[in-house]
Order: sequence, then C-alpha cells, then structure tokens
Amino acid sequence: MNPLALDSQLCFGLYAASRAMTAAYAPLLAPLKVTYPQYLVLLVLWETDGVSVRALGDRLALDSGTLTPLLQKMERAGLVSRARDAEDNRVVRISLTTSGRALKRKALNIPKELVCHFGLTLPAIAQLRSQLNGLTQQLRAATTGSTNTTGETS
Amino acid sequence: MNPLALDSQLCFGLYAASRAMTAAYAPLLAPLKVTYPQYLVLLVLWETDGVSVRALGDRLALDSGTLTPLLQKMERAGLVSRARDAEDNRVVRISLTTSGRALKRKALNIPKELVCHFGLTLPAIAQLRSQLNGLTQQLRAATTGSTNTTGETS
DNA sequence: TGCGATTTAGTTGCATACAATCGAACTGAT
DNA sequence: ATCAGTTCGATTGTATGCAACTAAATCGCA
Repeated sequence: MNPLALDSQLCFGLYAASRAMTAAYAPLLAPLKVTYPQYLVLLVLWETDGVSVRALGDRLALDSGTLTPLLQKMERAGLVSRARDAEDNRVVRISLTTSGRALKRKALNIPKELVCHFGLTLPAIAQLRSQLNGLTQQLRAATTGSTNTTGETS
Repeated sequence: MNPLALDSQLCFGLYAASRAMTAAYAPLLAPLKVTYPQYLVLLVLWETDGVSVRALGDRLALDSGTLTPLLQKMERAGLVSRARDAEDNRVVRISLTTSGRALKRKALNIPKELVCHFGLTLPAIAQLRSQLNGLTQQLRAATTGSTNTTGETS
C-alpha cells in the first residue's frame, strides 16, 4: 500500500474536516458579523472576561502576530476594548463591551443548530472531541519537544 | 452546562488539532523545501500526474483562488509545470518535473516518522480518519445544501 | 448555426496563521 | 539601585483560504 496516499493521511482528514467545519459555521456567524476565529475569542471572553492577550493566546494556541490585528478589528467593531494593565504595563487586557456581551444571547443556539447537521450522536461527538484533544496534546509534545525523540509523555 | 464552553466545542478541537498537525509536519517538510499545502498537492500528483487545476481542487477542496498562486510558486520552485490542455484550452494541467518526482523518495518516510509521535495505534488512526471523513461529508452536505432545503439538485 | 449559459483559471481583496524580530516593561541576583 | 535576562504585545513578511469577480473557451439548445 502506498504510504503517501492522500486518503490514508490523518493529516488531510483533519485539514479537510477543520475547513469544512469553519465553512459550516460561516452562515451561522454571519448574522453576528464575526468571523470564526473572532467567535473563538468571544467564546473565551464569555467564559472569562478581561484576559490578557497572552492568556487568550495560550487558550486558543494563537500568538500575538495573529491575535493583535484580530483584536484590533474586534475593537473597531465595538465588541471588545483593549487596555494596558495598570499593574504590569506590558500586559494588554481584553474586555467585552456591552455590545460584545449582548452578542452571547444571539450565539446561544449556534451549537444546537450545528449538531443538527452532524449526523452524529452527542456521545459520539464528545468522544471524537476527546480523541482530537489527545491527539493535539501528543502532536504538541512531539513538536515542541522535538529534542526528546524517546516518545515520553513528559 | 454552558453550551458555549470552548472546551466542549468539537469545532475548536478540530481547529486546534489541525493546526497542531500542520506544525508537526513543518520540521519534516523543511528539508523538502515545501509547505504543508504544497505537500498535499504533491501527494495528489504522486498518485495522478497531469491533473487539471479543477481536479486538484476537487481532491483537496481548494479553489483556484488558493491553488493558482500556490501552483505558480511550485512552478517557480521547479517542482511542477503548468500547461494549457490542447483539447480544452480552459484547462491547465499540472505535471511533475523530474525534480518534483524525485522528491517523493525523500517524502516516503514522513508518514512513519509522524506516527511515532501520535501516541495512537494504527487502527485507532484509521478509525479516527474514517470518522473525520464522515464528519466532513456531513458538514459539506449541510453547508452547500443549506440554501436549498427543497432537495433540488438545481 | 447562433448565442446565452456554463465551465475553467486567474485576479482582487480581505482575514487569518505563524516565524522572526523589535522595543518597552518587568525580574532577579548582585 | 543596576543591569543582564526575560516577558509581553506589536510589527513585518510570507503563505494560505476563500468570496466575489473577470475573461476566455466551450457547451447546448432553439
């Protein structure tokens, strides 16, 4: 069997599924006037308002090169405010505006609407998500810890 | 339970896993001097040389807006050649150069190297891939078919 | 045989991703 | 206090993705 067959690659399965998922979100996010990554930022802020750019980046696995322009757009859109931390002037804290908080109500039914299209049961989704999280952990360990070829879980 | 909890979202699991996978490929692709999407194009061409841009796009779920500049870069890099089809002058066929074909040998061990980092068994990978493919199908059906709820093929 | 609809690649504009780098702000050992 | 080292967010440059549109070529039906 060809080890380089496209359809045998888990990487391509992930890549295709991830983009298909983003495309599936697009029509649901359009009424909120936010993009998919902006929606992810909102998910974090709706859980924990006032996080630093750094904490946001840790949570979403995105760096400042991606987040800074994205957050500036959200600020211009009136969804969040950005302010230097008084304690530590290096830190920029992101806070929801009234408008950003209000958007949560319009987003509440998005998960349900999507699940309707999944063709999967809720437990199957949870199990898949769990597998993906495990895979992500393994990949990150293998990538950043590339000095460690022994396969240790650290 | 909060339906908008970031960690409960399958979408984020996919998004994070996909990017972690791309990051894991980076060091393995660096010696080949290709990016991850360019590697996917090569996987297709190593299977079927001389495909049209359209067929390539169908296979990878990418449109000409993404593929055209990417293929032009690969042409400048000497990996592929692009030529109009004599039969149908709208079609551009992508063919591997000698250099592009030779690269396959250097790529042969990439899948094995990555599996070593997965922390998953081969059957588990195959099963995960299968689930992801099914999910992708469902999402595409739900997305493209959303404008047309009547079941028309147009 | 015309000719409007369709198909194909290319182009443009916008929004991520991410590596590399920068400058300002903080930290800790001296 | 001081200064090398670190952390933080911003900036720059490159490479996707994708929607919307264009131009050329082909198709199909009256």
